[in-house]
Amino acid sequence: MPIKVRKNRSEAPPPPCALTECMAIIEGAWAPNVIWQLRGGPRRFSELRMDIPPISAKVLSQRLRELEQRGVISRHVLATTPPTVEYRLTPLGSELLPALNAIVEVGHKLKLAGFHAVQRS
Amino acid sequence: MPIKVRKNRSEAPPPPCALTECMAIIEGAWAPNVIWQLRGGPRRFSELRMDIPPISAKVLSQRLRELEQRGVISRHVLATTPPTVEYRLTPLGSELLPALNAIVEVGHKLKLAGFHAVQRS
DNA sequence: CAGAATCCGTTACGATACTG
DNA sequence: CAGTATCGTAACGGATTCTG
Repeated sequence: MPIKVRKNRSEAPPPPCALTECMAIIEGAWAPNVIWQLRGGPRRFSELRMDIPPISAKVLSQRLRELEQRGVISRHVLATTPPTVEYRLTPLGSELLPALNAIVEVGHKLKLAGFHAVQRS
Repeated sequence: MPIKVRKNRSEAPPPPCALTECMAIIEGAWAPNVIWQLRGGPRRFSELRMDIPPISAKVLSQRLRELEQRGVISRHVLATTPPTVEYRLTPLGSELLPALNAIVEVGHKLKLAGFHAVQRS
């Protein structure tokens, strides 16, 4: 009979995979680093700048605001002179740590395998 | 005594974390999707185009070449008419799956938590 | 079918300078 | 200290057209 049978190929993994939700936060050169640096507890603006070597104040500020807006981190101004600002992960932000952890794990394996990041095209 | 004692803050997680190695591959709007779609077995160019809804041929082609160059996927031309090209994960590419898996997991949790991706600034 | 070529918009990021 | 403002670059991505 002329029924068009499914070919023997692997099927497309069913529906819209939930990659984007998390990637939207993780994406970019610095956002994951910021989250990662906050995993050990609160840190200040200038601390983050030194933790994440060559990040400019502008970009760090942008990412911090963005992450705060998304509810991933929270911002706390301490009444000192000069003013001090601490950032820390929110509970929602902490949910991202397993994913980052897995990414770091893979990174280690890649390094051991002699992998070196290549320029993109 | 005037010794500058370490303050009571959390320390910077020691050395250069291995985030970048993996992120370099994962990064971009489509690369993770491509890898993810290949997790079930080999797939063809046009299949990937349909799996990953609104990706343009140009970008898909770019990402595929890039991923191949990095040893994440392999390209196989089948001698059919019209020609058929299959892509599949290399062993190295499969190493990325745990990380992507973790990302998808988090994505699900975020969706359940009512999280919606927000525009970036 | 599987792409390459071209044009063009958006934006992440860097450098520098300035402020409360 | 913790940013903001401004300028400039490069890479990512979309749309369309063309080819072996």
